[in-house]
Amino acid sequence: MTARAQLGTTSCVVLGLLSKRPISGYDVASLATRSIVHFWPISKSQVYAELSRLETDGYIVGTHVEQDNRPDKRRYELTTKGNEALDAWLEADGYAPDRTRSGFLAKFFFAGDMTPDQRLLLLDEYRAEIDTYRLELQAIVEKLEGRADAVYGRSTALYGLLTAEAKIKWADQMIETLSHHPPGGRRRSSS
Amino acid sequence: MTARAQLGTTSCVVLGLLSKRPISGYDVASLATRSIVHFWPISKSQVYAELSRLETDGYIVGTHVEQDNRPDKRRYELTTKGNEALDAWLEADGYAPDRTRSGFLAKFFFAGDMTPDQRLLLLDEYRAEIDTYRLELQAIVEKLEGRADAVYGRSTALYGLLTAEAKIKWADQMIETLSHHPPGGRRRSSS
DNA sequence: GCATCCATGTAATCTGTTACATGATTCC
DNA sequence: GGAATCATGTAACAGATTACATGGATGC
Repeated sequence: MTARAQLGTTSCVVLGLLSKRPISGYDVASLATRSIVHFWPISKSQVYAELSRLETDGYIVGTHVEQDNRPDKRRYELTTKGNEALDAWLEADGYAPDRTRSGFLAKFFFAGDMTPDQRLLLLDEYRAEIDTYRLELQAIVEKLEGRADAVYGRSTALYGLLTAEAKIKWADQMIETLSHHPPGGRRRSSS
Repeated sequence: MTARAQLGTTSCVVLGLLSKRPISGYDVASLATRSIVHFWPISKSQVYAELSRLETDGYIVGTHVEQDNRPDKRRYELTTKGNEALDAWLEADGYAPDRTRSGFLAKFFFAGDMTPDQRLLLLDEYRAEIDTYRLELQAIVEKLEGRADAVYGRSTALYGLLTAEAKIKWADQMIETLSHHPPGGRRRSSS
C-alpha cells in the first residue's frame, strides 16, 4: 500500500496548523515552535517531509508564490480530503498515547548510586531548568489572557504551567529532604 | 566507527538495572516495566538489542544458565568497563533533554474546532485516564514508604503523582469553565 | 484444554534528529 | 561587514515500535 490508512498525530497537527490559513513550510515550522513545540515537537526537516507526503496523498495542495524581496515559496492549503481527515481526527474519540522520555528522571532513578553532592547538583540543575520553562509559560499564559482566538493555545500553556509548578514543588521537597539527611551511599565500580 | 563514543540514556539505564544484580534480558524487561516505564519506556525487543550491543562493546558479559523447569537463560553482569561507564554517566552533570509527546494536548490544542460535546468528551476521557494513573502511582508511593532500598524509586513515583494531581486540577478547571460558557465554534470542512 | 509465564530473538517499518547544502535580503 | 530572517530541502543515521516466530512449563 502506498498511502497510510490513518493519519498519525504529526500529520494531523500539520493539517491543523495549515487549516487556519494557507502558509509555507517555513511558516508551519516557525508556527509549530511558537505553539505546539512543548507537547508535540516537529523539526524543520520533518515539516517539509510531512508536507510533500501530505501533498502526494492529496490532503493538501501547494501553490508556488513568487516574491520579489524574499525567496519564492510554496503555500499549502487543505483539500476537501484534508479537511475531512482533520475533522475525522477531531471527531474521533481517543488520542495517541503519551510518549514521554524524561532524561532527568531516568538518571534520578539511580541517584542512590551518586554522592550526596552529585545528587543535589542534579536536582538544582533540574529545578533551574523547570523554573526557566515555568516563567516562559507564565508569560505566554498572561499574554494570551482574554484573547478569544487563542483560548486553547492558552489552555495548553496553562497545562504546562501547572505541571511545571508541581515539578518545582517536588524538586524543592527533594532538595529539602536530601539536604537534611541524605540517604543512600555510593556504589563502587572498583574498590 | 563500530562503537559509540558515548552511551545513550537507554544504554545507561540498562546498565543501571543490571548493576543491582545480574539478571536475564527477560528480567531486565520486566523490571523496566515495573520501575522506569513511566518516564523511560523500553520495549522488550529493544532490551535484547541493547544487551547484545552492550556485550559486543564489552560493557557487560552474559553467562549461559541452564534451568530444568524453565527455559535456559543468559544472565548478564557489568564488566569493569560497564561499571565505569555507569559511574561516568552518574557523575557527569546534565541529562538527556526531555522528549515529550502528548497526544492529548496535540489534539486539545485544536479543540476550538470541535463541538462543545466533543470537547468535554475529550477532557473527560483524559481526566479518567490520568486519574487511573494517579491511583496507580499513589499505591506505589505508599507501598515504598519507608523502604530504604527504594528511596529514589519512590521519589520518581512521587514526581509522577504530583504532576498527575496537577493535570487533574487543570482538567477540572477546564471542564468547569467549558461547561458554563463554551467558547469557540465549529470549523466547517464542507458546509 | 487454555492462558500465562518464562525466555529469546528477527524483520520490517516508522519516526525523528542532526548535519549538510544553498542563497537572497534585511537590519544593525 | 556580519548576523538574522526567509526559504527549501537531502542524506545519513539513531532510536524505537510492532508484528512475527518459537516453545516448554505451570496453574486453573
